[in-house]
Amino acid sequence: MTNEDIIEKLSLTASLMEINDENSFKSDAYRKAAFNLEKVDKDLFALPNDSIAKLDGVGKSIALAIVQMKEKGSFDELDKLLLTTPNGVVEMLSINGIGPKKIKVIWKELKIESKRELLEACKEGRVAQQKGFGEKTQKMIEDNLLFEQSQSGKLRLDQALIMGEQVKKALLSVFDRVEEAGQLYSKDEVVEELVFVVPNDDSLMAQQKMSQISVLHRDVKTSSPFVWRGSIKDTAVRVEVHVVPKAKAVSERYILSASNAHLSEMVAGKTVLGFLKANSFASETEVFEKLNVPFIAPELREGTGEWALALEQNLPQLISYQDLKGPLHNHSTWSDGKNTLANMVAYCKEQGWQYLGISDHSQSATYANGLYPERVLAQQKEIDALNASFDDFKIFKGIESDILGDGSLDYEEDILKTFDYIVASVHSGLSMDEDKATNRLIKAVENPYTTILGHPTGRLLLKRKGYPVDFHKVIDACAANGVAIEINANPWRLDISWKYVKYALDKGVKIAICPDAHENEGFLDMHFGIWMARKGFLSPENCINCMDTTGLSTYFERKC
DNA sequence: GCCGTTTTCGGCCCGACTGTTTTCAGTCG
Repeated sequence: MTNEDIIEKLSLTASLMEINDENSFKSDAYRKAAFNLEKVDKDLFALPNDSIAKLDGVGKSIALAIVQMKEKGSFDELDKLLLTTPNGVVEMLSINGIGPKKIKVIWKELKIESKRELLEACKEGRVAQQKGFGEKTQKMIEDNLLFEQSQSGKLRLDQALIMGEQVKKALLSVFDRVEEAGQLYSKDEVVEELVFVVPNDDSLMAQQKMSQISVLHRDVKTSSPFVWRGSIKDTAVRVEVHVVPKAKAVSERYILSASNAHLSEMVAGKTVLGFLKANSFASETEVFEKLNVPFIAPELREGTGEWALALEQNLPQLISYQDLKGPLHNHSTWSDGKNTLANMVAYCKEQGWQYLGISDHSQSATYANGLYPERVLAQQKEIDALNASFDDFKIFKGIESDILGDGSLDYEEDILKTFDYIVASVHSGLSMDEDKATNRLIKAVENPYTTILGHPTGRLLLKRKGYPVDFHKVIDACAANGVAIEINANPWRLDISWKYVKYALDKGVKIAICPDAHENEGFLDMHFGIWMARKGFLSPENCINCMDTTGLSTYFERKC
Protein backbone atom coordinates (compact mmCIF):
# COMPACT_ATOMS: atom_id res chain seq x y z
CA MET A 1 0.00 0.00 0.00
CA THR A 2 1.34 3.39 -0.95
CA ASN A 3 0.60 6.79 0.60
CA GLU A 4 -1.70 7.39 -2.35
CA ASP A 5 -3.73 4.26 -1.52
CA ILE A 6 -4.08 5.41 2.09
CA ILE A 7 -5.18 8.88 1.00
CA GLU A 8 -7.69 7.40 -1.42
CA LYS A 9 -9.21 5.22 1.28
CA LEU A 10 -9.51 8.16 3.69
CA SER A 11 -11.20 10.28 0.98
CA LEU A 12 -13.51 7.40 0.16
CA THR A 13 -14.41 7.14 3.84
CA ALA A 14 -15.23 10.86 3.91
CA SER A 15 -17.51 10.50 0.86
CA LEU A 16 -19.24 7.40 2.21
CA MET A 17 -19.85 9.19 5.51
CA GLU A 18 -21.54 12.02 3.63
CA ILE A 19 -23.68 9.58 1.65
CA ASN A 20 -24.63 7.83 4.88
CA ASP A 21 -25.53 11.01 6.78
CA GLU A 22 -22.62 10.93 9.21
CA ASN A 23 -21.80 14.18 11.04
CA SER A 24 -20.41 16.51 8.36
CA PHE A 25 -17.55 17.71 10.56
CA LYS A 26 -16.46 14.12 10.99
CA SER A 27 -16.38 13.47 7.25
CA ASP A 28 -14.63 16.79 6.76
CA ALA A 29 -11.97 15.67 9.22
CA TYR A 30 -11.26 12.57 7.11
CA ARG A 31 -11.14 14.69 3.96
CA LYS A 32 -8.85 17.20 5.58
CA ALA A 33 -6.54 14.46 6.85
CA ALA A 34 -6.37 13.02 3.31
CA PHE A 35 -5.64 16.50 1.91
CA ASN A 36 -2.86 17.11 4.43
CA LEU A 37 -1.30 13.69 3.91
CA GLU A 38 -0.83 14.50 0.22
CA LYS A 39 1.96 16.81 1.26
CA VAL A 40 3.79 14.20 3.34
CA ASP A 41 6.83 13.00 1.44
CA LYS A 42 7.71 10.14 3.81
CA ASP A 43 6.31 6.62 3.47
CA LEU A 44 3.47 6.55 6.02
CA PHE A 45 3.90 2.85 6.71
CA ALA A 46 7.54 3.42 7.53
CA LEU A 47 6.65 5.91 10.28
CA PRO A 48 6.40 4.68 13.88
CA ASN A 49 2.77 4.47 15.02
CA ASP A 50 3.08 7.23 17.62
CA SER A 51 4.40 9.77 15.14
CA ILE A 52 1.49 9.16 12.73
CA ALA A 53 -0.91 10.84 15.19
CA LYS A 54 1.35 13.89 15.25
CA LEU A 55 0.79 14.57 11.54
CA ASP A 56 -1.30 17.61 10.70
CA GLY A 57 -5.01 16.75 10.65
CA VAL A 58 -4.42 13.23 11.98
CA GLY A 59 -5.67 12.48 15.48
CA LYS A 60 -6.21 9.32 17.47
CA SER A 61 -8.93 7.77 15.29
CA ILE A 62 -7.40 8.42 11.89
CA ALA A 63 -3.98 7.32 13.16
CA LEU A 64 -5.62 4.07 14.23
CA ALA A 65 -7.16 3.76 10.76
CA ILE A 66 -3.72 4.11 9.17
CA VAL A 67 -2.23 1.54 11.53
CA GLN A 68 -5.07 -0.84 10.65
CA MET A 69 -4.43 -0.29 6.95
CA LYS A 70 -0.83 -1.22 7.59
CA GLU A 71 -1.96 -4.47 9.21
CA LYS A 72 -4.88 -5.54 7.03
CA GLY A 73 -5.16 -3.20 4.05
CA SER A 74 -8.35 -1.55 5.33
CA PHE A 75 -9.90 -0.28 8.56
CA ASP A 76 -13.05 -0.89 10.58
CA GLU A 77 -14.80 2.42 9.90
CA LEU A 78 -14.39 2.03 6.12
CA ASP A 79 -15.33 -1.67 6.16
CA LYS A 80 -18.52 -0.84 8.03
CA LEU A 81 -19.47 1.84 5.50
CA LEU A 82 -18.73 -0.43 2.55
CA LEU A 83 -20.93 -3.08 4.09
CA THR A 84 -23.94 -0.76 4.26
CA THR A 85 -23.41 0.96 0.88
CA PRO A 86 -24.14 -1.01 -2.31
CA ASN A 87 -21.14 -1.38 -4.62
CA GLY A 88 -22.93 0.40 -7.44
CA VAL A 89 -23.53 3.41 -5.22
CA VAL A 90 -19.82 3.54 -4.28
CA GLU A 91 -18.99 3.42 -8.00
CA MET A 92 -21.12 6.52 -8.61
CA LEU A 93 -18.44 8.55 -6.85
CA SER A 94 -16.41 8.40 -10.06
CA ILE A 95 -19.06 10.28 -12.05
CA ASN A 96 -17.92 13.81 -12.81
CA GLY A 97 -20.19 16.60 -11.68
CA ILE A 98 -22.02 14.80 -8.90
CA GLY A 99 -20.77 14.25 -5.39
CA PRO A 100 -21.87 12.53 -2.20
CA LYS A 101 -24.90 14.76 -1.62
CA LYS A 102 -26.46 14.08 -4.97
CA ILE A 103 -25.55 10.40 -4.84
CA LYS A 104 -27.38 10.19 -1.52
CA VAL A 105 -30.57 11.48 -3.17
CA ILE A 106 -30.12 9.10 -6.13
CA TRP A 107 -29.75 6.15 -3.79
CA LYS A 108 -32.20 6.98 -1.00
CA GLU A 109 -34.94 8.82 -2.91
CA LEU A 110 -34.79 7.21 -6.35
CA LYS A 111 -33.78 3.80 -4.94
CA ILE A 112 -31.08 3.52 -7.62
CA GLU A 113 -28.15 1.28 -6.78
CA SER A 114 -26.03 1.11 -9.95
CA LYS A 115 -24.73 3.27 -12.78
CA ARG A 116 -26.78 1.23 -15.23
CA GLU A 117 -30.01 2.02 -13.38
CA LEU A 118 -28.95 5.65 -13.12
CA LEU A 119 -28.46 5.92 -16.87
CA GLU A 120 -31.94 4.45 -17.41
CA ALA A 121 -33.46 6.89 -14.94
CA CYS A 122 -31.77 9.81 -16.76
CA LYS A 123 -33.18 8.62 -20.08
CA GLU A 124 -36.64 8.34 -18.56
CA GLY A 125 -36.39 11.82 -17.05
CA ARG A 126 -36.82 10.65 -13.47
CA VAL A 127 -33.62 12.24 -12.19
CA ALA A 128 -34.57 15.78 -13.20
CA GLN A 129 -37.71 15.55 -11.08
CA GLN A 130 -35.78 15.29 -7.82
CA LYS A 131 -35.33 18.38 -5.69
CA GLY A 132 -31.94 19.94 -6.32
CA PHE A 133 -31.70 18.29 -9.74
CA GLY A 134 -32.89 19.67 -13.05
CA GLU A 135 -32.74 19.06 -16.77
CA LYS A 136 -29.16 20.25 -17.08
CA THR A 137 -27.88 18.13 -14.21
CA GLN A 138 -29.69 15.10 -15.61
CA LYS A 139 -28.20 15.71 -19.06
CA MET A 140 -24.73 16.13 -17.53
CA ILE A 141 -25.02 12.85 -15.61
CA GLU A 142 -26.24 11.05 -18.73
CA ASP A 143 -23.46 12.51 -20.88
CA ASN A 144 -20.80 11.64 -18.32
CA LEU A 145 -22.10 8.09 -17.90
CA LEU A 146 -22.10 7.58 -21.67
CA PHE A 147 -18.59 9.06 -21.92
CA GLU A 148 -17.43 6.71 -19.17
CA GLN A 149 -19.01 3.76 -20.97
CA SER A 150 -17.25 4.69 -24.19
CA GLN A 151 -13.92 4.69 -22.35
CA SER A 152 -14.45 1.31 -20.72
CA GLY A 153 -11.43 -0.97 -20.96
CA LYS A 154 -9.22 1.81 -22.32
CA LEU A 155 -6.01 2.72 -20.52
CA ARG A 156 -3.91 5.83 -20.20
CA LEU A 157 -0.45 5.26 -21.63
CA ASP A 158 1.13 5.02 -18.17
CA GLN A 159 -1.36 2.37 -17.07
CA ALA A 160 -0.99 0.54 -20.39
CA LEU A 161 2.79 0.37 -20.08
CA ILE A 162 2.56 -1.15 -16.60
CA MET A 163 -0.15 -3.65 -17.51
CA GLY A 164 1.54 -4.38 -20.83
CA GLU A 165 4.70 -5.27 -18.96
CA GLN A 166 2.75 -7.66 -16.72
CA VAL A 167 1.08 -9.38 -19.67
CA LYS A 168 4.38 -9.61 -21.51
CA LYS A 169 5.95 -11.25 -18.47
CA ALA A 170 3.12 -13.78 -18.35
CA LEU A 171 3.55 -14.51 -22.07
CA LEU A 172 7.29 -14.92 -21.63
CA SER A 173 6.60 -17.65 -19.08
CA VAL A 174 5.45 -19.85 -21.98
CA PHE A 175 7.12 -18.31 -25.07
CA ASP A 176 10.75 -17.48 -25.88
CA ARG A 177 10.01 -14.29 -27.76
CA VAL A 178 7.25 -11.74 -27.23
CA GLU A 179 7.11 -8.23 -28.66
CA GLU A 180 4.68 -5.46 -27.83
CA ALA A 181 2.84 -4.10 -30.84
CA GLY A 182 -0.14 -1.87 -31.60
CA GLN A 183 -0.70 1.23 -29.52
CA LEU A 184 1.84 0.13 -26.91
CA TYR A 185 4.55 0.22 -29.56
CA SER A 186 3.38 3.37 -31.33
CA LYS A 187 2.90 5.08 -27.92
CA ASP A 188 -0.65 6.33 -28.31
CA GLU A 189 -1.99 8.68 -25.67
CA VAL A 190 -4.77 6.21 -24.89
CA VAL A 191 -4.45 2.47 -25.40
CA GLU A 192 -7.56 0.51 -26.34
CA GLU A 193 -6.00 -2.92 -26.36
CA LEU A 194 -2.69 -4.50 -25.43
CA VAL A 195 -1.35 -6.12 -28.59
CA PHE A 196 1.56 -8.55 -28.77
CA VAL A 197 3.32 -10.48 -31.48
CA VAL A 198 4.64 -13.95 -30.73
CA PRO A 199 6.97 -15.23 -33.46
CA ASN A 200 6.22 -18.93 -33.53
CA ASP A 201 5.93 -21.39 -36.43
CA ASP A 202 3.63 -23.81 -34.61
CA SER A 203 0.39 -21.89 -34.09
CA LEU A 204 -1.52 -24.85 -32.70
CA MET A 205 1.05 -25.46 -30.01
CA ALA A 206 1.15 -21.73 -29.31
CA GLN A 207 -2.60 -21.63 -28.70
CA GLN A 208 -2.28 -24.51 -26.26
CA LYS A 209 0.45 -22.67 -24.43
CA MET A 210 -1.74 -19.58 -24.21
CA SER A 211 -4.33 -21.56 -22.27
CA GLN A 212 -1.76 -22.11 -19.51
CA ILE A 213 -1.68 -18.41 -18.70
CA SER A 214 -4.06 -17.97 -15.79
CA VAL A 215 -4.15 -14.14 -15.74
CA LEU A 216 -5.70 -14.03 -19.22
CA HIS A 217 -9.27 -14.83 -20.18
CA ARG A 218 -9.90 -15.99 -23.76
CA ASP A 219 -12.88 -14.71 -25.73
CA VAL A 220 -13.89 -17.77 -27.74
CA LYS A 221 -16.09 -15.84 -30.16
CA THR A 222 -13.45 -13.44 -31.46
CA SER A 223 -10.33 -15.61 -31.23
CA SER A 224 -8.99 -17.52 -34.22
CA PRO A 225 -6.21 -20.10 -34.67
CA PHE A 226 -3.69 -17.33 -35.27
CA VAL A 227 -5.04 -14.52 -33.11
CA TRP A 228 -5.78 -14.99 -29.43
CA ARG A 229 -8.29 -12.39 -28.26
CA GLY A 230 -9.50 -11.84 -24.75
CA SER A 231 -8.89 -9.76 -21.69
CA ILE A 232 -6.94 -9.58 -18.48
CA LYS A 233 -8.98 -11.70 -16.09
CA ASP A 234 -11.61 -9.79 -14.09
CA THR A 235 -11.01 -6.56 -16.02
CA ALA A 236 -12.30 -4.94 -19.20
CA VAL A 237 -8.74 -4.54 -20.52
CA ARG A 238 -8.55 -6.13 -23.95
CA VAL A 239 -5.55 -8.20 -25.01
CA GLU A 240 -4.65 -9.46 -28.47
CA VAL A 241 -1.83 -11.93 -29.14
CA HIS A 242 -0.85 -12.59 -32.75
CA VAL A 243 1.03 -15.81 -33.34
CA VAL A 244 2.98 -15.29 -36.55
CA PRO A 245 5.60 -17.27 -38.48
CA LYS A 246 9.07 -16.14 -37.44
CA ALA A 247 9.88 -14.89 -40.94
CA LYS A 248 6.86 -12.56 -40.84
CA ALA A 249 7.30 -11.25 -37.31
CA VAL A 250 8.88 -7.90 -38.25
CA SER A 251 6.30 -7.13 -40.95
CA GLU A 252 3.36 -8.16 -38.79
CA ARG A 253 4.48 -6.11 -35.83
CA TYR A 254 4.97 -3.11 -38.11
CA ILE A 255 1.53 -3.53 -39.69
CA LEU A 256 -0.21 -3.98 -36.34
CA SER A 257 1.41 -0.83 -34.93
CA ALA A 258 1.25 1.74 -37.74
CA SER A 259 -1.84 3.74 -38.69
CA ASN A 260 -3.85 2.93 -41.81
CA ALA A 261 -2.88 6.26 -43.29
CA HIS A 262 0.81 5.39 -42.88
CA LEU A 263 0.32 1.92 -44.42
CA SER A 264 -1.68 3.25 -47.38
CA GLU A 265 1.11 5.54 -48.61
CA MET A 266 2.76 4.58 -51.91
CA VAL A 267 6.45 3.78 -51.83
CA ALA A 268 8.53 2.03 -54.49
CA GLY A 269 5.46 1.64 -56.67
CA LYS A 270 3.20 -0.06 -54.14
CA THR A 271 1.54 0.64 -50.80
CA VAL A 272 3.61 0.31 -47.67
CA LEU A 273 1.25 -2.45 -46.59
CA GLY A 274 1.81 -4.34 -49.83
CA PHE A 275 5.57 -3.92 -49.53
CA LEU A 276 5.57 -5.22 -45.94
CA LYS A 277 3.38 -8.20 -46.79
CA ALA A 278 5.44 -9.18 -49.83
CA ASN A 279 8.79 -9.23 -48.03
CA SER A 280 10.53 -10.70 -45.02
CA PHE A 281 12.81 -8.66 -42.81
CA ALA A 282 15.28 -9.48 -40.07
CA SER A 283 14.69 -6.10 -38.40
CA GLU A 284 12.80 -2.84 -38.87
CA THR A 285 16.04 -1.18 -39.87
CA GLU A 286 16.12 -3.51 -42.84
CA VAL A 287 12.63 -2.37 -43.93
CA PHE A 288 13.95 1.15 -44.47
CA GLU A 289 17.30 0.06 -45.87
CA LYS A 290 15.47 -1.87 -48.59
CA LEU A 291 13.44 1.25 -49.40
CA ASN A 292 16.53 3.44 -49.20
CA VAL A 293 14.86 5.96 -46.90
CA PRO A 294 15.80 7.02 -43.37
CA PHE A 295 14.34 5.09 -40.44
CA ILE A 296 10.88 6.26 -39.41
CA ALA A 297 10.45 5.80 -35.65
CA PRO A 298 7.46 3.67 -34.49
CA GLU A 299 5.91 6.73 -32.78
CA LEU A 300 5.93 8.63 -36.05
CA ARG A 301 4.09 6.08 -38.21
CA GLU A 302 0.83 7.99 -38.13
CA GLY A 303 0.43 9.05 -41.75
CA THR A 304 0.84 12.74 -41.01
CA GLY A 305 3.52 13.53 -43.58
CA GLU A 306 6.39 11.33 -42.40
CA TRP A 307 6.75 9.45 -45.70
CA ALA A 308 7.04 12.61 -47.79
CA LEU A 309 9.76 13.94 -45.48
CA ALA A 310 11.54 10.59 -45.39
CA LEU A 311 11.51 10.27 -49.17
CA GLU A 312 13.00 13.79 -49.44
CA GLN A 313 15.60 12.77 -46.84
CA ASN A 314 14.20 15.60 -44.73
CA LEU A 315 12.93 13.89 -41.59
CA PRO A 316 13.74 16.00 -38.55
CA GLN A 317 16.06 14.64 -35.92
CA LEU A 318 13.46 13.61 -33.34
CA ILE A 319 13.83 14.78 -29.79
CA SER A 320 14.87 12.25 -27.12
CA TYR A 321 14.79 12.32 -23.33
CA GLN A 322 18.54 12.91 -23.17
CA ASP A 323 18.08 16.22 -25.01
CA LEU A 324 16.21 17.77 -22.07
CA LYS A 325 18.16 20.27 -20.01
CA GLY A 326 15.59 20.83 -17.26
CA PRO A 327 11.88 20.92 -16.37
CA LEU A 328 9.88 24.17 -16.49
CA HIS A 329 6.39 23.64 -15.09
CA ASN A 330 6.59 22.35 -11.53
CA HIS A 331 5.13 22.89 -8.07
CA SER A 332 6.91 23.07 -4.73
CA THR A 333 5.74 23.18 -1.12
CA TRP A 334 5.13 26.89 -1.70
CA SER A 335 1.83 25.87 -3.33
CA ASP A 336 0.60 22.28 -3.61
CA GLY A 337 3.81 20.37 -4.29
CA LYS A 338 5.34 17.81 -1.96
CA ASN A 339 8.99 18.81 -2.13
CA THR A 340 10.89 21.90 -1.09
CA LEU A 341 12.79 23.94 -3.64
CA ALA A 342 16.13 22.72 -2.26
CA ASN A 343 14.95 19.14 -2.45
CA MET A 344 13.74 19.55 -6.03
CA VAL A 345 17.03 21.10 -7.03
CA ALA A 346 18.95 18.16 -5.57
CA TYR A 347 16.78 15.77 -7.60
CA CYS A 348 17.24 17.76 -10.81
CA LYS A 349 20.99 17.81 -10.33
CA GLU A 350 20.97 14.01 -9.95
CA GLN A 351 19.23 13.81 -13.32
CA GLY A 352 22.06 15.83 -14.84
CA TRP A 353 19.85 18.83 -15.60
CA GLN A 354 21.12 22.39 -15.67
CA TYR A 355 18.11 24.18 -14.26
CA LEU A 356 14.73 23.97 -12.60
CA GLY A 357 11.85 26.18 -13.64
CA ILE A 358 9.51 26.65 -10.71
CA SER A 359 5.95 27.71 -11.44
CA ASP A 360 3.77 27.35 -8.38
CA HIS A 361 0.08 28.20 -8.51
CA SER A 362 -1.05 31.81 -8.63
CA GLN A 363 -3.28 33.56 -6.10
CA SER A 364 -6.68 32.58 -7.52
CA ALA A 365 -5.87 28.91 -7.05
CA THR A 366 -6.69 29.10 -3.36
CA TYR A 367 -7.44 25.37 -3.21
CA ALA A 368 -3.83 24.75 -4.19
CA ASN A 369 -2.37 27.30 -1.78
CA GLY A 370 -1.70 29.73 -4.64
CA LEU A 371 0.77 32.53 -4.00
CA TYR A 372 -0.44 36.01 -3.02
CA PRO A 373 1.92 38.80 -4.10
CA GLU A 374 3.78 38.91 -0.80
CA ARG A 375 4.42 35.16 -0.96
CA VAL A 376 5.61 35.48 -4.57
CA LEU A 377 8.23 37.94 -3.38
CA ALA A 378 9.17 35.75 -0.42
CA GLN A 379 9.62 32.74 -2.70
CA GLN A 380 11.75 34.77 -5.06
CA LYS A 381 13.94 35.80 -2.13
CA GLU A 382 14.48 32.12 -1.31
CA ILE A 383 15.28 31.43 -4.98
CA ASP A 384 17.82 34.28 -5.04
CA ALA A 385 19.53 32.84 -1.97
CA LEU A 386 19.59 29.33 -3.44
CA ASN A 387 20.86 30.60 -6.80
CA ALA A 388 23.65 32.49 -5.05
CA SER A 389 24.81 29.20 -3.54
CA PHE A 390 25.10 27.35 -6.88
CA ASP A 391 27.89 27.68 -9.39
CA ASP A 392 26.47 25.36 -12.04
CA PHE A 393 22.71 25.34 -11.58
CA LYS A 394 19.90 27.86 -11.86
CA ILE A 395 16.33 28.11 -10.65
CA PHE A 396 14.18 30.12 -13.03
CA LYS A 397 11.48 32.15 -11.29
CA GLY A 398 8.14 31.35 -12.84
CA ILE A 399 4.49 31.06 -11.93
CA GLU A 400 1.63 29.03 -13.30
CA SER A 401 -0.77 31.90 -13.61
CA ASP A 402 -4.45 31.10 -13.79
CA ILE A 403 -6.08 32.47 -16.90
CA LEU A 404 -9.05 34.23 -15.36
CA GLY A 405 -12.54 34.12 -16.86
CA ASP A 406 -11.90 37.15 -19.04
CA GLY A 407 -8.53 35.87 -20.27
CA SER A 408 -6.39 38.10 -18.08
CA LEU A 409 -3.53 36.87 -15.91
CA ASP A 410 -3.74 36.54 -12.15
CA TYR A 411 -1.53 39.46 -10.96
CA GLU A 412 -1.03 43.15 -11.53
CA GLU A 413 1.86 44.23 -13.71
CA ASP A 414 4.19 45.02 -10.79
CA ILE A 415 4.18 41.32 -9.86
CA LEU A 416 4.02 39.92 -13.41
CA LYS A 417 7.24 41.69 -14.27
CA THR A 418 9.17 40.00 -11.44
CA PHE A 419 9.06 36.53 -13.07
CA ASP A 420 11.57 35.08 -15.51
CA TYR A 421 8.71 33.36 -17.28
CA ILE A 422 4.99 32.66 -16.93
CA VAL A 423 3.02 29.53 -17.72
CA ALA A 424 -0.58 30.59 -18.31
CA SER A 425 -3.27 27.94 -17.82
CA VAL A 426 -7.01 27.61 -17.24
CA HIS A 427 -8.07 25.89 -14.03
CA SER A 428 -11.64 27.01 -13.44
CA GLY A 429 -14.70 27.79 -15.48
CA LEU A 430 -14.02 24.77 -17.67
CA SER A 431 -17.42 24.47 -19.28
CA MET A 432 -17.06 26.88 -22.18
CA ASP A 433 -18.11 26.74 -25.78
CA GLU A 434 -15.45 26.88 -28.47
CA ASP A 435 -15.69 30.63 -29.07
CA LYS A 436 -15.39 31.53 -25.42
CA ALA A 437 -12.53 29.09 -24.76
CA THR A 438 -10.63 30.17 -27.88
CA ASN A 439 -10.99 33.87 -27.12
CA ARG A 440 -10.02 33.37 -23.48
CA LEU A 441 -6.84 31.52 -24.49
CA ILE A 442 -5.97 34.05 -27.20
CA LYS A 443 -6.37 36.94 -24.76
CA ALA A 444 -3.94 35.18 -22.39
CA VAL A 445 -1.51 34.48 -25.22
CA GLU A 446 -1.59 38.15 -26.23
CA ASN A 447 -0.60 39.23 -22.74
CA PRO A 448 3.01 40.38 -23.11
CA TYR A 449 3.99 38.54 -19.92
CA THR A 450 2.83 35.08 -21.06
CA THR A 451 5.74 32.82 -21.98
CA ILE A 452 4.14 29.38 -22.23
CA LEU A 453 0.53 28.36 -22.78
CA GLY A 454 -0.15 25.53 -20.30
CA HIS A 455 -2.38 22.46 -20.88
CA PRO A 456 -4.56 24.21 -23.48
CA THR A 457 -7.73 22.06 -23.28
CA GLY A 458 -7.88 21.10 -19.61
CA ARG A 459 -8.65 17.52 -20.60
CA LEU A 460 -8.08 14.55 -18.30
CA LEU A 461 -7.73 11.48 -20.47
CA LEU A 462 -10.54 8.93 -20.05
CA LYS A 463 -12.04 11.16 -17.37
CA ARG A 464 -12.84 14.62 -18.73
CA LYS A 465 -13.13 15.72 -22.31
CA GLY A 466 -11.74 19.21 -21.94
CA TYR A 467 -13.34 22.29 -23.46
CA PRO A 468 -13.38 22.68 -27.25
CA VAL A 469 -10.72 24.95 -28.73
CA ASP A 470 -10.06 26.26 -32.24
CA PHE A 471 -6.42 25.21 -32.22
CA HIS A 472 -5.48 26.87 -35.48
CA LYS A 473 -6.53 30.26 -34.12
CA VAL A 474 -4.81 29.72 -30.77
CA ILE A 475 -1.60 28.44 -32.35
CA ASP A 476 -1.61 31.35 -34.82
CA ALA A 477 -1.89 33.70 -31.83
CA CYS A 478 1.05 31.94 -30.16
CA ALA A 479 3.07 32.40 -33.34
CA ALA A 480 2.18 36.10 -33.55
CA ASN A 481 3.07 36.72 -29.90
CA GLY A 482 6.14 34.50 -29.50
CA VAL A 483 4.44 32.26 -26.94
CA ALA A 484 5.54 28.64 -26.58
CA ILE A 485 3.01 25.85 -26.11
CA GLU A 486 3.29 23.21 -23.47
CA ILE A 487 3.05 19.51 -24.01
CA ASN A 488 1.90 18.75 -20.50
CA ALA A 489 3.60 15.41 -19.94
CA ASN A 490 1.40 14.25 -17.10
CA PRO A 491 -0.14 11.04 -18.51
CA TRP A 492 -3.59 12.23 -17.45
CA ARG A 493 -3.24 15.27 -19.69
CA LEU A 494 -0.78 14.96 -22.61
CA ASP A 495 -2.14 18.36 -23.52
CA ILE A 496 -1.61 19.92 -26.14
CA SER A 497 -2.28 16.76 -28.10
CA TRP A 498 0.58 15.67 -30.37
CA LYS A 499 -1.88 16.02 -33.25
CA TYR A 500 -1.40 19.82 -33.23
CA VAL A 501 2.35 19.90 -32.66
CA LYS A 502 3.25 19.71 -36.34
CA TYR A 503 0.96 22.63 -37.17
CA ALA A 504 2.55 24.62 -34.35
CA LEU A 505 6.05 23.84 -35.64
CA ASP A 506 5.06 24.80 -39.18
CA LYS A 507 3.97 28.17 -37.78
CA GLY A 508 7.29 28.61 -35.98
CA VAL A 509 5.88 28.06 -32.48
CA LYS A 510 8.26 26.61 -29.89
CA ILE A 511 7.26 23.73 -27.60
CA ALA A 512 7.97 23.15 -23.91
CA ILE A 513 7.78 19.60 -22.55
CA CYS A 514 6.51 20.09 -19.01
CA PRO A 515 6.07 17.48 -16.29
CA ASP A 516 3.71 19.58 -14.13
CA ALA A 517 5.47 17.76 -11.29
CA HIS A 518 3.99 17.97 -7.80
CA GLU A 519 6.68 15.68 -6.41
CA ASN A 520 10.12 14.64 -7.55
CA GLU A 521 9.04 11.38 -9.18
CA GLY A 522 6.68 13.45 -11.34
CA PHE A 523 9.66 14.88 -13.24
CA LEU A 524 9.99 11.49 -14.93
CA ASP A 525 6.62 11.99 -16.63
CA MET A 526 8.62 13.92 -19.21
CA HIS A 527 9.19 10.51 -20.82
CA PHE A 528 5.50 10.55 -21.83
CA GLY A 529 5.88 14.09 -23.14
CA ILE A 530 8.86 13.04 -25.22
CA TRP A 531 6.89 10.25 -26.91
CA MET A 532 4.09 12.68 -27.73
CA ALA A 533 6.59 15.23 -29.00
CA ARG A 534 8.16 12.62 -31.27
CA LYS A 535 4.74 11.81 -32.71
CA GLY A 536 4.49 15.50 -33.53
CA PHE A 537 7.88 15.72 -35.36
CA LEU A 538 9.54 17.76 -32.61
CA SER A 539 13.30 18.17 -32.77
CA PRO A 540 15.43 19.47 -29.87
CA GLU A 541 16.01 22.89 -31.45
CA ASN A 542 12.28 23.65 -31.30
CA CYS A 543 11.89 22.63 -27.67
CA ILE A 544 12.69 25.44 -25.25
CA ASN A 545 13.70 23.17 -22.38
CA CYS A 546 16.36 21.62 -24.57
CA MET A 547 18.13 25.00 -24.48
CA ASP A 548 21.02 25.37 -22.06
CA THR A 549 20.80 27.84 -19.18
CA THR A 550 22.25 30.73 -21.16
CA GLY A 551 20.08 30.10 -24.20
CA LEU A 552 16.93 29.82 -22.11
CA SER A 553 17.77 32.97 -20.13
CA THR A 554 18.09 34.87 -23.41
CA TYR A 555 14.85 33.34 -24.66
CA PHE A 556 13.01 34.48 -21.52
CA GLU A 557 14.54 37.97 -21.58
CA ARG A 558 13.25 38.47 -25.09
CA LYS A 559 9.73 38.39 -23.62
CA CYS A 560 10.38 40.65 -20.64
C1' DG B 1 -12.83 13.62 14.09
C1' DC B 2 -9.34 17.35 14.87
C1' DC B 3 -7.58 21.31 16.97
C1' DG B 4 -6.50 24.77 20.26
C1' DT B 5 -7.24 26.97 23.62
C1' DT B 6 -10.76 31.96 25.54
C1' DT B 7 -7.78 23.62 27.68
C1' DT B 8 -11.94 18.81 28.09
C1' DC B 9 -15.57 22.04 24.80
C1' DG B 10 -16.94 24.82 20.66
C1' DG B 11 -15.76 25.80 16.19
C1' DC B 12 -14.12 23.80 12.19
C1' DC B 13 -14.62 25.54 6.04
C1' DC B 14 -11.42 28.50 0.17
C1' DG B 15 -13.93 30.57 -3.42
C1' DA B 16 -15.60 30.41 -8.29
C1' DC B 17 -18.96 28.41 -10.91
C1' DT B 18 -23.20 26.09 -12.01
C1' DG B 19 -27.78 24.95 -11.68
C1' DT B 20 -31.44 25.23 -9.11
C1' DT B 21 -33.35 28.24 -6.75
C1' DT B 22 -35.60 32.80 -5.30
C1' DT B 23 -31.02 33.11 -1.75
C1' DC B 24 -28.36 28.84 -1.83
C1' DA B 25 -26.32 24.00 -2.11
C1' DG B 26 -23.20 21.11 -4.32
C1' DT B 27 -19.07 20.36 -6.80
C1' DC B 28 -14.44 21.10 -8.07
C1' DG B 29 -9.75 22.44 -8.51
